[in-house]
Formats: sequence, C-alpha cells, structure tokens
Amino acid sequence: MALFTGRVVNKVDRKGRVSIPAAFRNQLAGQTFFGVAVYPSVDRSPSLTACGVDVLEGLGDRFRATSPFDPSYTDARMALFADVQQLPFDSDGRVLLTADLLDHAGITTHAAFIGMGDLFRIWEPDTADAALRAVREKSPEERAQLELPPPPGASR
Amino acid sequence: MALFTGRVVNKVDRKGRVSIPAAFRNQLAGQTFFGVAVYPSVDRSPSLTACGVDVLEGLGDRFRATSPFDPSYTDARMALFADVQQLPFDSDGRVLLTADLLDHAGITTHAAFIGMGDLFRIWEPDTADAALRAVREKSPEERAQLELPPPPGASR
DNA sequence: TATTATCCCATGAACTACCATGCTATCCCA
DNA sequence: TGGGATAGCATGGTAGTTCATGGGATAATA
Repeated sequence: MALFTGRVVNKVDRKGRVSIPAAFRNQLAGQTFFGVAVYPSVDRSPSLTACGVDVLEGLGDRFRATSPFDPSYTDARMALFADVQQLPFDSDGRVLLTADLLDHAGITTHAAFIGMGDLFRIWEPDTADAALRAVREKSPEERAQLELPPPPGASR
Repeated sequence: MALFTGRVVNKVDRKGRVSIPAAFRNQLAGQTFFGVAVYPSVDRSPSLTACGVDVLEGLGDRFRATSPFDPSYTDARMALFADVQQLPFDSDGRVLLTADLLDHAGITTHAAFIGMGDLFRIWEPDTADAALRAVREKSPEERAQLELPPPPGASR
C-alpha cells in the first residue's frame, strides 16, 4: 500500500503539466491505472486530493456492500465520485491538471505536494504552508503519536 | 521490534550523506522499505527523530478505515505525514539528509545518533551533549520519577 | 483552420550505484 | 598472551542514471 510523506514543490508549465514527485509516483507503480485520481478536497479547503485508483476501488467496495437503492448512500456516492478525475501519467511522469482543478486550488505557476499517508494533496505553495502551520498548531497531540506510538492493539 | 541504544557520532560529507550507525541499521533489516523515516522532532527540540517505516505504516493503517469526509482526520493526516521524509539507504548504509532537516537540527559537519528505544534521534553533537547533560543533571529524586508509560495491558 | 491534447526529445541538475581507501575491532593461531 | 590476518565499517570520490522541465512535432477535436 502506498505511503505518501513529505512536502515537494514542482512547477506547472504553460500547458498545465506538472511532474508528480518521483517518490509519490513510485508508490503508485503496479496499479491497474498508471496515473492518479484527483478531486477537489471534500473538506472545502482550496486544495486537491489525490490517490491511486486502488483507494477509490476500496471505497467502491464499501458501497458495493450496500443496496444501490438505499437512498442514504446515494448522496455519498455522488459526492465522492462525481468530481474525481483520473489523470494518466505521460511518458515523463507528468499529469495535465484541468482548468477546473487549477482554479479550485488557486494554483498558477507552482504546485506543492503534501504527503498524507495513503493520500496526498496538491496546493498552491503559499496556501499549503499556511495550512500546514495551522494544522501543526491545532493537532499537537496527533503529531505526538510519532514520538509515542500507542500500545499495540489500541483502537480509537 | 527495533531497539536503538547508545550514542554514536558520524561525519556528514559535503553532499549531506551520513552513515547510519551499523548497530542501528541492523535493527531495521527486513523491513518493507530499506531506509529510515526522519522528521523534525515533535517536541520542537533542535533534533531529528528517526524510525523504521513500519511505524508509519502502523499509523497509516489506523486512518484507512476513517471517513474521507471528516476534516479532523485529514488534518491529522497532514500533521503526521507532511514533515516525514523517507530516506533510503545507499549501498553503504548511508542516507542523504535534506537541507531542511540539516537546518532544523543545526547539523553541519557531524551528526550524533542517540538511541531512544524504538526510535532514535539525530543531533548536532554539541547540542546533543547539552541535552544529555541536562537530563543527567536532574537530581536522583527527579530521575527516579521520570515518567514511563504503563506497560501494555496494565489496568490502572 | 484554430485549438487542444498526446507523444517524443533535449538538457541541466540531482540522485544512485559503485568502487577505493583506511581504520578498527575481532578472530585465530603460534 | 601477543601478533598478524580478516572482516566490517566509515568515508571519500566518480560515473551512470533518473528526474524535473522546457520545447517541438504529430494527432485529435471542434
């Protein structure tokens, strides 16, 4: 399973192309679709969320267990999958971000890639830094898990 | 489970390469990723904390079941993974510390590796000595009360 | 035809793998 | 027990490869 970590800034060229950082791209090797799934982040932050298609397939599996007629999940189905773009890598490992996506994140010349475990996000770099600062202030107890891993078997 | 102990100082060459002490490296053998995960210490001390990627994978697993809609989890994901660098060993057991990491710890020509159980830390040697001295100079009464987490499964 | 997307190549920079050296600790044998 | 051989380790350098980025040519689309 992919494990995305770290922060990388790459350039967006005139055509809207961006290199996905090699470290991230390599995590996605060996999937059914050689590219990334990208969508505007559902928490309404001005960022894009990206993952391998296997993660989406995993979410699909969770819906498959439910009835397609169960109205309680149809909203979630639409919200999840409607805005997802599957962007293929070109031969150099770049993807073409659509105008919609660039707009949503306010990305112009540079894009910041932020690892988030089995997902990563794409931000306008300054916005990303501000968000990171905010999160570091807000979630010290989360970060502390890195220093004091919870005992095995602990659930939350 | 890895058990890091002791204190070792190694040289950082012009390219930023450092040998991870063999004793530490051997503890990490047999992991899915042949290298270390390194990040600025969460307690804001001028040091880096390092561990095997299996620790990160354990954290990642805990998020996989959570809702992709819940912003509190996305914040936590970002706080946890954004500052973590996965550094692979080269064929001689060295890693390349990024400028960010070197900066944070004030490391220039030498790096001190301090074992801390299932983690270890990387310091600028003089800074490490000062921090160690501070801990040792606590009175015996204080040191006797250094807090240990309860053993797993203990009820209290 | 104008516009957009896809593919391919060129280039400089960064990174990786590999090799050489010297030091140190360990082992083995006299 | 002393001394030499040996293996592991830290460290330095170099060559080959990958990566990010730009540009251009071709193909698809409107």
